[in-house]
Amino acid sequence: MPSPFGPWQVWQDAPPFTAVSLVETLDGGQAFRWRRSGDFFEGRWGRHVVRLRYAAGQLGYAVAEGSDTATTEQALRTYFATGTDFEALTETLPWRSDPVLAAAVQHFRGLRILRQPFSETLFCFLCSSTKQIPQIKTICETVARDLGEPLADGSHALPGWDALAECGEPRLRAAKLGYRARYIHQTARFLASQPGWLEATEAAPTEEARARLLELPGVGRKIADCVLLFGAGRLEAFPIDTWVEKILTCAYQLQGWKLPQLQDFARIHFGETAGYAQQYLFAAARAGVIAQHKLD
DNA sequence: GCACAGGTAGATT
DNA sequence: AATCTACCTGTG
Repeated sequence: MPSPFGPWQVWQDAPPFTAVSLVETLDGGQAFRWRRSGDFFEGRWGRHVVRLRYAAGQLGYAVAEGSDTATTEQALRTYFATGTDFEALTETLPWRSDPVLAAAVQHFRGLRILRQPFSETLFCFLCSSTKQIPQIKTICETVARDLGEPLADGSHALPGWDALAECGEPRLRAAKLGYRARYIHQTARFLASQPGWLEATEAAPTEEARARLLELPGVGRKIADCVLLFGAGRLEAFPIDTWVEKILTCAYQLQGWKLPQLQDFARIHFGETAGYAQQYLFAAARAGVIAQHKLD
């Protein structure tokens, strides 16, 4: 059986990744449908299937046979937010006066915030509570295989909210979603009853969009901010999970601060693109770049 | 067997 | 308004 993928092509004008920051961007918890396979990554979003590899200092890509190359290339540019200059944004972060952030920036230079489909980002992060990244990926694959439309290479897209609204909670439970199945079912029913609600939310100013997301069952502040950051390009959104909370309280000496206070600190200290700083810190904490003893 | 994992919502103080 | 606790399930 021939490879269902076309030839490797050089991605001219690719974002300035390093090998490290490419891996962290694709597989560091922003997105859950990339998997490493040999010397390349294979990923899916919307109806796109793409392979990416870092070779000889250049980024290469290959698209599935039967999918339109020009369409996929445009989707790549959107997905990687090539219109955003993350190198310039890094310079605006306060790393010169912040040794914790400086260590993270040095290790993960080139890290990007993806611009994923809003609807899929909501689904993935509704699956994410108290789950580790490999488990979230497994759930997404199971749900896609069970409920999603077939793609060019025979794999499956994630189901849309219309399909999720139709399928019923037991079917979601079967996909190992556990208590998250009820949240997804209820959210799907809500979205089905409110045509255009998701699109209006994506288009709304950040504070209003966050307030709307918080109306959804199973969406609290952390998940809302993940959806805004990774699915709507709102770089000011600063998701605080257990890792980031630990970094802030321990490495920034903010013991005793509550979540709302930490949100204020992040906005004031990191500024307009605090969410980008968050991703550097999150990556560094997981990688152990921020000394573990400082995080206890 | 049992604690714990990139949370949230509802109950209880 | 702050602080518990239940909620599913895979992993160590």
